[in-house]
Amino acid sequence: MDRTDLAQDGGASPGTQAIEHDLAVLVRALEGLYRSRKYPLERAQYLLLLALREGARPSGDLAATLALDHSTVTRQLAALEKGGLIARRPNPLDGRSALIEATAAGRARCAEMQALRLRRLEEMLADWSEPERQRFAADIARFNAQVMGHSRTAREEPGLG
Amino acid sequence: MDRTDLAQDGGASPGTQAIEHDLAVLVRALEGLYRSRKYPLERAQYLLLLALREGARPSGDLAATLALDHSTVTRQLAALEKGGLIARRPNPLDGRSALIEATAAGRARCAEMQALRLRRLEEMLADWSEPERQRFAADIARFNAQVMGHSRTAREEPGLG
DNA sequence: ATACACAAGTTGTATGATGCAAGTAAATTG
DNA sequence: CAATTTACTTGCATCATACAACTTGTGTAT
Repeated sequence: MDRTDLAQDGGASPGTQAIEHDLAVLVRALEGLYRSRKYPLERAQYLLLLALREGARPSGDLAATLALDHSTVTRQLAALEKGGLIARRPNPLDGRSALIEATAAGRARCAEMQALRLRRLEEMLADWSEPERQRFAADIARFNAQVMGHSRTAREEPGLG
Repeated sequence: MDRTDLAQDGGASPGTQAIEHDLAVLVRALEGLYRSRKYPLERAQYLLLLALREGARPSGDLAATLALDHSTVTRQLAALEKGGLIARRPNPLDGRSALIEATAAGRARCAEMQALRLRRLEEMLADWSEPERQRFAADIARFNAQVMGHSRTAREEPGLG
């Protein structure tokens, strides 16, 4: 509201500025909320299992999909494997990599986790109408695409010179 | 799309389910993007300095505002103080706490950080119209309020029995 | 085939952020 | 003034992550 001595907007539109601030706070708060302790799965591992619902794939794929360093994926997969939630199958096309797939236990755990998260989210969205939710979801997905395009964690300029 | 063998929706609406998934990925991606390395300020410290733009206040206040454990705030403030970005002033009303305020250097650093983030965000939102941005910002703020209401990190049921 | 460059994955190491539990010090209350 | 509560700090453990160096398999060029 009072923007008298602030000169840092660098030409950003009011909408952008509002997003910047609120999103920063939101991300922080969601980090804390999603922090396991009481959840049956680590956050990072949940995301990996979600990605594996699409089918078996090599770990490098997962790293690219989630904009994570490959080494991070390696470690998370090791943890998942120790817990019996994923399995590795030799890749017939490339002996260097293995195909990662979720086990039945892994799929079950992922579903359990998702159910818990959905229940909580449902509470938080209690007074949102369904169209409002869908619109918000669409905006998030749209924004997501842009963010992923900016991530470049394990990939340099994929065709954007 | 194909939801044949998935039974984990627990009654959540389609909108909620879409939000659940995309938001999880988004939060993860933004974490990585906001990870400093190339930024002049740690993410947590940036949030603290932002909160201090409202004026000087005790650290407990900051913890509540950001849904952080008080000990986390203590440490981040120590780091900020070492860098000369905040200062402590005795609290005339309570000798146990001090009033935390941003120094001129702190305000400058915060502004610099914000400018960088805004520039990047502006790129990502390049093809969003201003009304679209504002609508997204409003949704984020609305959702934010709900999330904060669910955080309860350092505060038990503030009047919600 | 042999050697060399490249790609996929793993391990060593460092950093950041965080919470919980236990401690200290000031304020409040009986 | 003793007991309790409140604000903050410190010790410790954990999670998540990246970057750099290394290992091993692929593919290609000679």
